[in-house]
Amino acid sequence: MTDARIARTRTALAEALLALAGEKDFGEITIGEITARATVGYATFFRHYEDKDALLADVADVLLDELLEQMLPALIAADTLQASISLCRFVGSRRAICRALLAGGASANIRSELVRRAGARATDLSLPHPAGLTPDLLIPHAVAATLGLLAWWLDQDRLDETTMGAIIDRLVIGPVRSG
Amino acid sequence: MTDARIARTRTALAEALLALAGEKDFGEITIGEITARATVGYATFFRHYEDKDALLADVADVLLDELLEQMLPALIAADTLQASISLCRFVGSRRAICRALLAGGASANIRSELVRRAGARATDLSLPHPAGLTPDLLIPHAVAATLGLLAWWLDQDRLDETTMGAIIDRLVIGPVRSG
Amino acid sequence: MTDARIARTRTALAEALLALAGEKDFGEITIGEITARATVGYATFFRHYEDKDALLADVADVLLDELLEQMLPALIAADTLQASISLCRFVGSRRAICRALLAGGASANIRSELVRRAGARATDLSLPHPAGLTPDLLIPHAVAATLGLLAWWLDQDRLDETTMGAIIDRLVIGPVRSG
Amino acid sequence: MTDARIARTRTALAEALLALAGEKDFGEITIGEITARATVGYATFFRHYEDKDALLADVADVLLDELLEQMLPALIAADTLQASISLCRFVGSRRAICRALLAGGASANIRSELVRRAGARATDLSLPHPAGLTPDLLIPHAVAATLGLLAWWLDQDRLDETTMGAIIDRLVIGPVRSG
DNA sequence: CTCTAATCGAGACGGTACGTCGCGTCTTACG
DNA sequence: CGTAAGACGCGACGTACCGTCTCGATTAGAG
Repeated sequence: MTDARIARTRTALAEALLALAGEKDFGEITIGEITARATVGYATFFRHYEDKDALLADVADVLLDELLEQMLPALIAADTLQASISLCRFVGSRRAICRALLAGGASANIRSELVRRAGARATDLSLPHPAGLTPDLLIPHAVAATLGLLAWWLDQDRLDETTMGAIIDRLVIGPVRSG
Repeated sequence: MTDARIARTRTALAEALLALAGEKDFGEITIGEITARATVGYATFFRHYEDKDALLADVADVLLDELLEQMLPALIAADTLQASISLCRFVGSRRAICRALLAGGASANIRSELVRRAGARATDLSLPHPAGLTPDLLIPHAVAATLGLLAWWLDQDRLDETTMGAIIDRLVIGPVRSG
Repeated sequence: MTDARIARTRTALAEALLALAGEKDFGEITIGEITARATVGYATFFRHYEDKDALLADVADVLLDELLEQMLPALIAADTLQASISLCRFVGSRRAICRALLAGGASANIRSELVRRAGARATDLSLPHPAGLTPDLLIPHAVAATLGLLAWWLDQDRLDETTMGAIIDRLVIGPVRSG
Repeated sequence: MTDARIARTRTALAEALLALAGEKDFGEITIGEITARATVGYATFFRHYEDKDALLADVADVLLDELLEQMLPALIAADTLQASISLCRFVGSRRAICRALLAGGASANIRSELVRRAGARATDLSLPHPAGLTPDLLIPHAVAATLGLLAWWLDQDRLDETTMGAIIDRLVIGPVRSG
């Protein structure tokens, strides 16, 4: 597991996938394309990942957890505006990879995965919610809508992080929190 | 052109697709499966549609336009709450097909198509928006978020149309309109 | 089954296999090579045959049965010499295909198959055999040894059919029959 | 060259091959299977042998020479019957390995190799042969037919060595020698 | 009510990508 | 510091679908 070759191969595959995800739809990316760009044998891919999604999951795994760590506070923190801006700063600091994952061809998969993870942690945090709006509705909505706005932002690259944070807070977080 | 056989075949294909879309992911549906369930020859599919997406587009085309007609008013009407409830009533009256299209395996395709159409009509309507929030951000957000909530609603089948309309108005429309 | 395309494809595959079997060892022949030479799609091969051996079996099937019809009489006929010469004439009249099958790279497979078929028919014919020499020994021996000599003959192409028939009769059939 | 470890590894590989050859076809035996059964590292195989056939050759090398030493006399000795019986005694005394090599999955390779070696020594011995029956025909025939009978014998395990020797002498050696 | 042309079912076909397996080489971590 | 363990490139395999194509066998709808 600590073999240097393994790390090298996986890194190459991950970078190839990210590069391709920025060019075309995730579903249209071929494993052959990935291995070719990574200058790795075709069969080698399957020695590391079961399929394309597994590679994507591996690529996104850490980032998604970090992203979740940034998003959840926005929903429970006292100062939601600051939390939203902080989220945008985090995303902005990893613009390249976030763009590939959230706005690229794999965005649908990434988003649903993040929604899934958020749902899994929904029980942990006690989100104060007004009557009728249950967490199983609010959490997916907040996550999905936030990701949608972030994807738009990363694609546009026009607004600064503070402005974008304010928009997210106003369009998504605020309404969700307004008890 | 008005050959009865053609209409019969297309209807059979459309129903087969809807049925399958309720069972599995759109991407996993095979043209062979569609034709088999429609009891139609395999090659016959291609006499009517170029590929799977073309059939989906045909199936959704009318509904999507109607849906758009229902959604846009909510964004510009004076009484947004009534418009939202009206939208939910419309969706509820076509629960089966809306569920298949919005919450089923083809939802990703359907949603992006609807966002695209809404964007194309964004110039038509003069949405009053506060400074900084341009229509090219608000429209996609409003449409995507609304569809997300509707999909959740159709899946849950717990809330009535009035309640759901209120939620949409509160979480999406209201914030978008609040000047 | 009576589709003209099917017959054309199978013929093409059979001829390609025969051509290749004359050039290299059967085990080294690739299905890709066969389909390439037959100008047939790779996957098409598997629509007709489970694997290489199935194609070989199909190619050899009729010939093997005919060959068996020629060999068995030699073992039971009164005039074994004439029967042996007749066998050589038959083989000589189909020199090309017999050479490919018996002396080519697939010979091992073909021989064992023919021995198998002969064994299956051993019960049918009541071969008069001396005590101790049971048919389950004599038949495989006679068939295998005869095929060995025929393969040598086809490779050499020096002796005429009458001479070769005499040799087979003397080295194999005679000893087997001498009760 | 006389490293004890080397000898141990080669012995292990040889025994593993023999064991496997008794179970399945030689062509279906995997190098990975051999090394696994020999409890030897996969790459270690290639430090000793170029490929599977090389190992087989090494395993069979000595035995094949001994076998040849036993067979050739039968063809030139005065008392062919005694020589044949002697051959069977030799084979019977090494029943296990001979069974694996001659009747097992590698039999085709072994037989052709033995025929090859016999042919190489055909010039050495001056086989008295009747006109028309040249040694380049008689030797391969005699060797191949004898091996065929031996394989059958080893598989059946019914007849004693004397009886079997008589059969070989009668069906193969006698006819070959009969001037 | 027929005739003619469009539509249909059936399914073979070439092709592309998949995921697997085994070979033989080459690297690496470990004893 | 040598060796087992095993990662790797390669190439063949066999499978699944796609989209194209040809074949007859219906079956509409115009005359």
